[in-house]
Amino acid sequence: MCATLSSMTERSRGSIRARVRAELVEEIKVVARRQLAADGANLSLRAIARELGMVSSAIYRYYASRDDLLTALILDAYNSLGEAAEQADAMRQTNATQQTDAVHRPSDYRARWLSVARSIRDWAVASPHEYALIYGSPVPGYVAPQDTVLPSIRPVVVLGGILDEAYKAGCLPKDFPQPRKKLRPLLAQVAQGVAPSVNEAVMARALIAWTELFGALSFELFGRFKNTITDLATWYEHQAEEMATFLGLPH
Amino acid sequence: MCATLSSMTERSRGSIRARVRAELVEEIKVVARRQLAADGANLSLRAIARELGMVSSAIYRYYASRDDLLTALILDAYNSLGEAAEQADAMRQTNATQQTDAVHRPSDYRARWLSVARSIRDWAVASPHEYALIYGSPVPGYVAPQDTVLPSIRPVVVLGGILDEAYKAGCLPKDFPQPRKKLRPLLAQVAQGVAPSVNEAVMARALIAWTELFGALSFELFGRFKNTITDLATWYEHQAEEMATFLGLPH
DNA sequence: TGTACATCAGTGAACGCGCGTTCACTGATGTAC
DNA sequence: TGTACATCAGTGAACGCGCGTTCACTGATGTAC
Repeated sequence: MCATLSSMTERSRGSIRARVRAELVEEIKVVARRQLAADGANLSLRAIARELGMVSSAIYRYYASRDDLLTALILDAYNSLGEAAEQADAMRQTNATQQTDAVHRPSDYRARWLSVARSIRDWAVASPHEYALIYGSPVPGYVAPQDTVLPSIRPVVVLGGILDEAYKAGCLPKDFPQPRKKLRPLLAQVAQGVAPSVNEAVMARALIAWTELFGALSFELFGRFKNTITDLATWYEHQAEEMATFLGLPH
Repeated sequence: MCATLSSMTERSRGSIRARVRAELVEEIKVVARRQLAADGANLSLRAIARELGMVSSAIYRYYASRDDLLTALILDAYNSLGEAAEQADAMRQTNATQQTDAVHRPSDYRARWLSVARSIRDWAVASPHEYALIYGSPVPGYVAPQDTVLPSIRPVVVLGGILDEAYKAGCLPKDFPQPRKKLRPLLAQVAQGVAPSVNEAVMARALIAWTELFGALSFELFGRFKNTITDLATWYEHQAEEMATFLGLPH
C-alpha cells in the first residue's frame, strides 16, 4: 500500500481526472435541479448540456440516459432529506443526553419528534422541486429502480426509532384503538422494519401522523393554501404538535 | 316563445349543430383524459386530434389553446369530485332523516363524515389521473385561473357543513387545545367560509383531518405504499374513523 | 526519463421523431328575405 | 318554397421550435515498459 513517489504522482494525476469527472457528475445534477424548478420533472438533457456549454451528446459520458439522471436526482433527494432528518434527531438526542447525563426524560421523545418534523419541513421548503420529485405525482413513464426504496424510508426510520424508544421506555399509551384484524398483520410487518417493539395500534397512529405531515407539506408546497393559511411555518408547527399528542408523546 | 313550425325546424336544426358542437367539446376532453393516464399532465393537442381523426388545427375550433383545455379538465375534475362528495352527503342525510323523522341523532354526523370521506376515496381511485391533476405537483408553467377556486373547495364545504351542524347541535367537544394566537384569525377566516359557527380549535382539527385524508390518498395513488399496506381500502377506512374520533364526532 | 499505446472527454452531424399555433382555404350547414 | 348570404367546422401546409440517442471522429490525459 505504500506507493513510491513516482507512482504517487501518477496516482494523484489519475485521481485528478477522476475528481474532475466526479465534479462534472455533480455539476450536471446541479444544473438539472435548477431546471426542475422551471420545467418540473420534464428535464431536458439538451438544455442541461447547453447550460454547461457542452454538446448534448457529451452528457452521455456521465449518464447513460435521461432516466438514469432522473434516478440520480431522486436518489439524491431521498438521501438529502434522510440525512436532514437523521441529523436533526442526532443533535436533539445529544443535547438531551448532555443535560440529564444519559437518562432520558419522557419529554425528550416529544422534543425529538418535533425536531425531526421541523427538519423535514425545513428541507422541503428549501428544496421544493426535489420534494415534488419524490412526493409529487409520479413522472409518467418513469419507473423507480429498486435501490430507491432504502433511501426513501430513511425519515420514516428516524421517526420510527423515536417511537420505538419511547414505547420501550413506557412513555406511550397502550390503549389506542385496535385497528381492524385485516390490518394488523400488515401493520406488524411495517413495524418490524421501522419500530420493532411497537404494537399495531401505535404503528397505525404513527403512519397516520406521518401521512398528515406529508399531506401538510404537499398542500403547502403545491399551493393549496394560497390566501387562506398564510403563516405556514406556525401552522405546520401546530400540526406537528397535534400529531405528537395524537401519538401520546408526553410533554 | 311559441315558435312556428318552420322556425322550429330551423331552430332544431340549429340546435343540432350546437349539440354536435357540445358533443365534440366533451369528446375532446374524454380523449384528453385518456391521454392523461398515459402521459401525465403533458397532454398533446396533436395526439388528441389524431385520436379523433381530425387535423391538429381543428382542435382550435373548440379550445383556444392547450392551457384552455387543461383548465377545462381541471375544472371538470374539481366539479366531479365536489359532486361526488355532495351526493354522498345528501344521500346519507336523507336516509338518516327518514329513519328518525327529521330529528338528528348524534351519531349521524359521524356517519355522514365517514360517508363523504369514503366517496372522496372512491372518486380518487376511479379517476387517479384526474386526482393527480388537481392534487399532484403543479403543472410547470400553468397558472390556474381564479374560477377554479370555488369548485376546488366544494368537498371542504361539504365536510365543513357536517362539522358546523354537529357543533351547533352540541355534538362536538369544546375543549380542544387552542392553536397559537397567531393562527386564530386565519382559522377564524377559514371557518367563516366553511363552517361559520365552529371555533378556531375545531377548525384547526378539521383542517388536520382533511390534510390527513388527502395525504393518505396521495400516498396511495402515487404508489408510496407499494408492498407495505396492501389492503388500502380498509386502511383508508381506518384513517377516516381515526380522524372522525380526532374531531370528537360521537359514535 | 522517454516512448508507445490505451483510455477517455468532448465534438458535430445526423436520425427520426415530437410539439403548439397560424393562416388562407373549401364546403357544408344555418338564416333572412 | 326558393334564393342569397353569413356562419362555422375542418383541411393542409407551413413556421419555428423542441427533444433523446447514436456514431465515427479528434485530441488530450494517463499508463506501462
